[in-house]
Amino acid sequence: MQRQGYEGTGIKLIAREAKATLGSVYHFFPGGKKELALTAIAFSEKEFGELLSASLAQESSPGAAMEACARALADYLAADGWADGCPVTATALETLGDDDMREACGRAFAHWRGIVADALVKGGVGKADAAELAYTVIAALEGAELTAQVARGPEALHVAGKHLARLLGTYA
Amino acid sequence: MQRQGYEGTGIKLIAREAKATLGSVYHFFPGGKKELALTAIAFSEKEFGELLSASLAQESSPGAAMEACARALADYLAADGWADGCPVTATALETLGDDDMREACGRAFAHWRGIVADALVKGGVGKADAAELAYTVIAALEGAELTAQVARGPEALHVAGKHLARLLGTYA
DNA sequence: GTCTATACCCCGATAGAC
DNA sequence: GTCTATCGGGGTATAGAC
Repeated sequence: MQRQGYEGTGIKLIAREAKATLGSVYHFFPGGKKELALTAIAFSEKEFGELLSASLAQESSPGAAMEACARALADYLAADGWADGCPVTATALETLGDDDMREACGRAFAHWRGIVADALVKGGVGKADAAELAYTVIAALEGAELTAQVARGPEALHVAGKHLARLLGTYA
Repeated sequence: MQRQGYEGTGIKLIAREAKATLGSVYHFFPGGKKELALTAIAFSEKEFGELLSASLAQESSPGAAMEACARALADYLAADGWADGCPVTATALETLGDDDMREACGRAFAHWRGIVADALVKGGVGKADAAELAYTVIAALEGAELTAQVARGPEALHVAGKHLARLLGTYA
């Protein structure tokens, strides 16, 4: 799904790729394609949340952490030829009409923003400013990842990291 | 396509919505769905380019122009219940495997970045910095638009405009 | 639990009458 | 140019043997 989106990815294809049979897939995901997608979104929410937390814990400032995150994303995307992106972004725009899917994507974004906002508050930024900055940090990373995939190059992510660090620097 | 993405939008549905018959659609778009999508992307490239240019011409600074753009996007999205977003973003992630589609989306993004970069240079920013800032401006607007659609609220776009103005202000 | 076969539907695309 | 009918294929989901 992170490669072709929600509608473009068939369950038969997923089963083949996972070396499972179609019957097994429906045995473990009785809710069908939608349940599979919701599971994938929840998994991605956790996975990228951990990258965010790890970067924020390792680096000396939130700004430096966002630069590190952007670089990590660029390296990850480059490794498979810029094909596998963020499954939340990829599915979100196709499923805006489905409340369950839209809310799951919204929860993932909100979770990531919460991690960033908490780190900013710990770094001395006011609560209201931190919440606002978290919106822009996550949105810019998502947009830059999309741009990097379309261009098949890391530049958009690298400059996004740099500019986010600069922006956060004006608040500390 | 800006509502459900590329794969989720059938040609039959498009024909019905346009009060045309399937035969007419294929008469005017012999290349089928792909040609239709490429036409839609080119149209969107022009349309949003004009919004960018108009904002940059009217406002007193590039930063103020980006705030105006973000507000205009939020108003546009709110008008139809946050359903119709950017067709380039919506199709890009589904069609990364098709070079023609990927390059068309890349051209749209590059065109928009060029408009922003030119305005920044005219405002006194160095060429290299302007090109980099344009990446972040367009990526942040795309990401914020996606976030706003998922949340069904304008906040992500409003704060993106504010932060972009602040970021650009540190370069002028 | 795992598998095959299949029901049922809608997809993109085309053919050919008018 | 406009329309209807249809083709071939793939989609999701289910039934039922093992």
